Amino acid sequence: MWSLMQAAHAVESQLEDALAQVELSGAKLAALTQLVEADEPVPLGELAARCACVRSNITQLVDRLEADKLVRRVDDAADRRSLRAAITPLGRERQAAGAKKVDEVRRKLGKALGAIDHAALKRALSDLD
Amino acid sequence: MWSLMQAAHAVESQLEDALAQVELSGAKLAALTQLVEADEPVPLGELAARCACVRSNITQLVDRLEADKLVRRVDDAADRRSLRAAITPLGRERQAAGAKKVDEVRRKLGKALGAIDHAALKRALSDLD
DNA sequence: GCTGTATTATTCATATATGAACAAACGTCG
DNA sequence: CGACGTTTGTTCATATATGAATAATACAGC
Repeated sequence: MWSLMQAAHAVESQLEDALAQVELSGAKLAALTQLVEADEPVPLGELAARCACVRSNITQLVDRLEADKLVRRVDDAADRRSLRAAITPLGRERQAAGAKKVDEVRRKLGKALGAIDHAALKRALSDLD
Repeated sequence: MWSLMQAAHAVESQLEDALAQVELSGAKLAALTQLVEADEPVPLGELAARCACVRSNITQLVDRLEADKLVRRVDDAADRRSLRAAITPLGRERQAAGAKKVDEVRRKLGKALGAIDHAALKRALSDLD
């Protein structure tokens, strides 16, 4: 159990370090990636759901992404309560750069992580939920 | 890689939930456990090192532990710069309760996690550092 | 059309974590 | 002894996360 957690934290550190090189964090890249995949402005609540976190977290994350000029808040025509997060061109670039960094880490760690039974992990995961 | 991280987060959630039942968090239990193991007041910097985190984090954590009456700051006779974290009787009780909860989770998850190759994880871990 | 309920995002308080800047105290070397 | 560099803990700014409370808007049912 402890090995599992330590290994995961070590991997996370590597990811954060790699992403820092392109001025991103895991949280920011995750949100940007959702927006790229959606390919249209996403309501903040929806974004929270896709990022598996609470709304207030997305409020703050989008604040920071907006300050970074990677995302814009746009009004929703159909529902005046709702705001949508729209990715900017710079946001797309940054997401691509981040995804590349993540892929590099994945390759770099592939060997070390290769010996871990992927199926066992997935089974454990489904048992845990 | 993603399975590894998801599994680890799921385990962490279970731990945090179990610890919440005895009004503890992972961070608090970790610090208390260090103090119990040391069996004497520990300088805050030393505690930071043993908890593998930075000093300012321990400052805040000890603030909260002190508010919970689980720990006291005591002056160091030999070095007037230094403060030591001393565990209280209540702190010892709480640590024991927390450790028990953790053990229950360990047992409960033992089965699901059993299929994961422990040696492979440790090898991966040493490759990563 | 109103009323009550639900949903949306935000704000606030809190917990955890990092790192930079700081004051106080320590130790060393000349 | 005293100046200087080091160490100790704290403070501050920041990032991430949660959950409760709030305001504005939407919508269902009467």
